[in-house]
Amino acid sequence: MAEPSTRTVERALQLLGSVCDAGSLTLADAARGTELSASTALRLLRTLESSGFVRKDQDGAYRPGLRIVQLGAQALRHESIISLAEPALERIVDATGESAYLNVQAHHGPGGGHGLYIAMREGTHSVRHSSWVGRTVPLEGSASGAVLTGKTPAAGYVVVDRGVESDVTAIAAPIAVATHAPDGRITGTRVIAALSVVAPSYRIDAEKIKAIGELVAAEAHNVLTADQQENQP
Amino acid sequence: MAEPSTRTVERALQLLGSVCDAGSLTLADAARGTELSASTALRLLRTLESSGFVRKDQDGAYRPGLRIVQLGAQALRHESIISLAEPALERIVDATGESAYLNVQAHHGPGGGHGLYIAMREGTHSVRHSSWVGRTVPLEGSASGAVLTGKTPAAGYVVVDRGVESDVTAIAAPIAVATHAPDGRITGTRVIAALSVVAPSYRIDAEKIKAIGELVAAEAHNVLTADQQENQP
DNA sequence: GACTGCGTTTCACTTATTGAAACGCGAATT
DNA sequence: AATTCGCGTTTCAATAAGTGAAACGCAGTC
Repeated sequence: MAEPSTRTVERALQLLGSVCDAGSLTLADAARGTELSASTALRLLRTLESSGFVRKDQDGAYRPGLRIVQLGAQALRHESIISLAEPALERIVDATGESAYLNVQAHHGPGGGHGLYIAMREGTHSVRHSSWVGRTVPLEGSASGAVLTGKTPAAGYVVVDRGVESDVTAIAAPIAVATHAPDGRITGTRVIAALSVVAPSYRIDAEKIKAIGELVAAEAHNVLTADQQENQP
Repeated sequence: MAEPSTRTVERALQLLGSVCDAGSLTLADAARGTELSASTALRLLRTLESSGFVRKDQDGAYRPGLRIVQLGAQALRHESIISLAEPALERIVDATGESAYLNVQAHHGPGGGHGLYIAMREGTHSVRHSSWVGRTVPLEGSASGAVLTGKTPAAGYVVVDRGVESDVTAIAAPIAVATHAPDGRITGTRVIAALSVVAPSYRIDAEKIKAIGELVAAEAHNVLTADQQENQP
């Protein structure tokens, strides 16, 4: 059973994704973007609309609907990893003044893996890196991406200077859980999230990088050690 | 054309909603909750899963997926009304110390209308009302609900003491846009959102209510007056 | 006035969805 | 141990449901 999924639903979800990615999309554009016939796209968008997942603005263009906002916010609240990591984010910002983030590996869409920001805390410097929850970054070439794909070196943290974004240096460390065999033996660890700091490159030197790296690694390690509850990536 | 929507997609979205509402749902429960046969629910959930909208945790239960988080966060960012209203929320909190919210009317689901929190700012008092973005409240019996359904009295704000929530008093005022006829004449106003303050009832008296009400009404009125751009409910 | 592109509706084709039934499994019950 | 129960899963024939080409009206544009 390779693909026992329902084509109609897949198409509708694809359409929904397109609308949310674009922010605002006309029917013809949506149809082109998903390679659907106009009539099919119209029918599916109408269904999405009647459920509140998209809406039409006064120009007739489709936009993300409030249902998406609601479900997304609900889903975020249920992510236990976020509440566990928030104190760490706060401590990191307090100690460094730089913006701190929590990333997980996003669903494997086409075009390679991506990381997803699911929590953040802005730095206190007036010049600071600023991203947002819901943003995705390629795993390839980013510090958090390296960490999420298990490429953390022995030092315990990854540094990427001017990787996917220019002028900034990212420092990331893994939050990992132990994996168990059916009989209970520990078989290894699996990275479920990355804690990272992103700072303007001009502001930090090798010494600062080392200090931040060790801090982030220590905080990342402590996120799950104190209170080991149910948590999934 | 009463309902030219696709049943399959409707069912899938319903399933998605169930999973997000419950936070965690077993296949059998999801099937029961949506009155679908187990095989159909399984097929649809698999499709949702392969698109990242839901995921299975290690117990085999379905949970909201990261795609939902991502799209929801994206959608929130595109809500221009939020960025326009945020300064107002901040000023209200600074002036009153109480939590301030921005609500819109959620998609009309079954069971009457609901309001949806799309932005908030927590108060500064140690005892304060605290809700969250994504939460819904019934329009019936709430201050913001009255405002959103156009029932704002001449005073410009609505006060509800111990309405849907006990021990708190809610004060809400409408953010409205002018509606135009095709020829450009103004035909009336339409409420697109509500600005509200929710405070513990014991802390505020008639005098304070009046002060807050006038402040909220003034701020709500100013949200769209200074900078009139594209904005839809 | 001809043309282009959009949103929309219609309709015959047939594909893709459907749900009952059956299966294996583990847990709770006898 | 044997039994029952409910869950997740697979299979499969019936047909309900989704599909897309075509045609339409409409607004701009050339």
